Amino acid sequence: MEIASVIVDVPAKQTDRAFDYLIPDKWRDTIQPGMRVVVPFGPRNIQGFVIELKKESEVKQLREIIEPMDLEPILNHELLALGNWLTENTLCFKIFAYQVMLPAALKAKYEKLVKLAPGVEISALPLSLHSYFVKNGKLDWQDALKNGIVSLLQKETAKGHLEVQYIVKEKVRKKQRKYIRPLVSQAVLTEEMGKLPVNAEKQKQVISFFIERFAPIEMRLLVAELNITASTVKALVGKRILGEEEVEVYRDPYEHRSFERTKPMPLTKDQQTAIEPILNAVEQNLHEVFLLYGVTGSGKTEIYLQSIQEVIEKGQEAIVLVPEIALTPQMVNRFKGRFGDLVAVLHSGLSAGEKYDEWRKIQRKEVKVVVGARSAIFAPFENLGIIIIDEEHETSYKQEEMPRYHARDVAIERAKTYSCPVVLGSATPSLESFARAQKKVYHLLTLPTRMNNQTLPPVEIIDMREELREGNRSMFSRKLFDMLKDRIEKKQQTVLFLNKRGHSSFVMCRDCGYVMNCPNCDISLTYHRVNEQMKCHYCGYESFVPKACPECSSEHIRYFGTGTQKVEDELGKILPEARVIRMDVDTTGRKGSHERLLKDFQDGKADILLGTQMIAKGLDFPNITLVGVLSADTMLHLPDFRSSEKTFQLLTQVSGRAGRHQLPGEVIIQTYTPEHYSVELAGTQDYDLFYQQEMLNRKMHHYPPFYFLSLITISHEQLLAVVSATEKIVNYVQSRLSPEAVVLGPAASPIPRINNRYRYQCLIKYKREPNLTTTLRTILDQYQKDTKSGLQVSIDVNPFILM
DNA sequence: AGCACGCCGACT
DNA sequence: GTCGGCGTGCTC
Repeated sequence: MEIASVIVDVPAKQTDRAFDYLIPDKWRDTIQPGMRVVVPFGPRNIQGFVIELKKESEVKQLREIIEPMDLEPILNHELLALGNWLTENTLCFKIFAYQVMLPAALKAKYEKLVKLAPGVEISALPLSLHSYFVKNGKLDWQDALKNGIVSLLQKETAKGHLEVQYIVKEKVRKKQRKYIRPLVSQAVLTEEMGKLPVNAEKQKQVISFFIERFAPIEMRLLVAELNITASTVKALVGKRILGEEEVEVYRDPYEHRSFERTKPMPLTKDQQTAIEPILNAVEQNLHEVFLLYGVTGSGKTEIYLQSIQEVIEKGQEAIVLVPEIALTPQMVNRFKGRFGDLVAVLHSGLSAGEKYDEWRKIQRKEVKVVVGARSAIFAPFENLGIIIIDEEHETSYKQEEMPRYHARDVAIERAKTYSCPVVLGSATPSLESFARAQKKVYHLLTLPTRMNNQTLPPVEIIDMREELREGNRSMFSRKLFDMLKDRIEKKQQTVLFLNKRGHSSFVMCRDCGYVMNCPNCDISLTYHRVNEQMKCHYCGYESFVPKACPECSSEHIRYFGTGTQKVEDELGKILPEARVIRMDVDTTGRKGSHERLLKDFQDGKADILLGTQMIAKGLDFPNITLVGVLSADTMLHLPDFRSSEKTFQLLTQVSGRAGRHQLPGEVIIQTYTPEHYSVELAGTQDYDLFYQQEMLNRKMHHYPPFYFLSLITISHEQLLAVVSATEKIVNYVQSRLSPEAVVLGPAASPIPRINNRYRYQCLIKYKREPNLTTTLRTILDQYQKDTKSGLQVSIDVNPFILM
């Protein structure tokens, strides 16, 4: 095997295939499929993934691999195959499929520089260039561009005085710590100490330290301990009395934390019934998908933990997926508490280096369990025994950039390979999953009651239109206000939830109704209070807030969209005695602040926790007896067929935060549309009825789970070009599919223009279309090939956002 | 995606 | 005649 097929790190249609390279003799036994390599590609050097080895190639003039970037494959056989599967199913470039499986730290960094050719003196260059090369004979290309000397450099390169160098680098280095250890025996140490000059006080100190404590020690500890500098130690190293060595260490994000070990808890009867089929599948290595449907507080996590216990005892591994916002310290504690050092955690709060280190623990099989957000589904385990997806209905499991995969689909694909079970857990399952459970595609397991048999808290729905009619113009209903006061008096805690999503704060003129729009995108600008600016979330356009309306010069400018900050201000006015903790992107930006704010709330340092999405999940504090939802319907009117489902899920989720312990809880939901079934049924916490209602809706409008969706979005600078291209695509799709399929379009996207590009779309609804993937592939091939038409086509199979 | 190559207009 | 503008096509 002397030839390697390589997928190169160039995300483009034309390079989306394997390129063959000769393996130099010295690497012939080293290079294997799944390794990253540096290869020459045109004039540059870039990173690539070896996907297979072979004896022959159709290409005659092969170039040689420059060097391997790994000592061992970082993608095993299964993951390489999974990459192919991803490519085919999400229609993405191969390179994206492989990159998504690895921590960002392993993505290549490229450097281009110019240096003196070997044997060439700096005097050979024109005088004006000397200053750039005096330092080390090298010049970064970026600096050359800045100084406008590129053409000069090119001339010298042509003459052979200079050469261009392309370097492939790793983004993050492995963390190394320097250790110092004695190289000679204690007796020799004593002897050497005597030989030292009288004034070498510090060196003597170091030697006597090692005589006393004859063991390696980390350099920084040694330096701190003896109050010396590294140079003292260096001197002894130079005399070969001491030796230094670099030891690779992990950045441990949980280094200074101890976890209280927990034991398996006795299961309730319901839990017992639910866990049995899972354990059975684990024992017998059966691939089966379970839908664990259990109300909030019914003890799903204990079922996960005990199933994993079984898997570990069998010598296998487990992946647990949790939505990013639910990956709270509380959640991590439960897993670390039960399995200790066998757990790796992967979430966005970690630095790139920390993520890389957690990932390496998995790869080296030092851990048995991974708890993480979406991308943790690619954890490089090789003996998977179970995959658990908590809060299965969460939309964050779908990635919205390439590769546009859904973690649930990847989980099932991997579980098939390993012949192991998948457990999908939720109190409010997605309609898709529940429908599959009804059709016996998934195995339904139910936990109908909360543990300790607490009842779900009573929910009251307040009609805010009524409040308005009766003269209450504040954002708090009278009832909620009274109850807030009551809880403060009783020294109990309240969670106030504000759903801001889809309701950006925009600025409108109250006289003429003028709304500030982005000049490049057909979307209103969002008001940012921090620097008093208007920003476009799609292209980054910024402008100042106008003092007067640009249209009618009126000064009655109003800020719409209630933000958490505004609620906090209002609370300060009407309930000045209340201590409030606000949690949103602004207050939790810094590392660890999320955790700290929750800790403060838990310790009773505040009466009210006010926040967005991020407080809807996982909060479990005994003193919370009131949950208030300020406006339930902010996302009900979005152009999204899932908006009812999302509203119901969110309201149910939030309600579950109250009264989880001894004290009974209450929930207040404020809304402008109390008659909507998703609000009403969230009030009675009746998932089954909601499911039936929503299924009727979906059936009527040909939406999932009755139909699959695929969305093609086409964009171009000219409106006419997009419309005609979309028309062509719609016709083509229609001609290739069965009459059963519904092909909608051309229609303008919900955001009809982004960054001065018009956007049109074609939505396909279908049940079974074996031709569809090839059809979509053909379209992509067609349009990605010719870049000169200026048309951009992107395809989302099973889209979650129709924009 | 880069980058070279190549073909045209504006200069020393 | 040469420099440098950007359109076209290739990268094992």
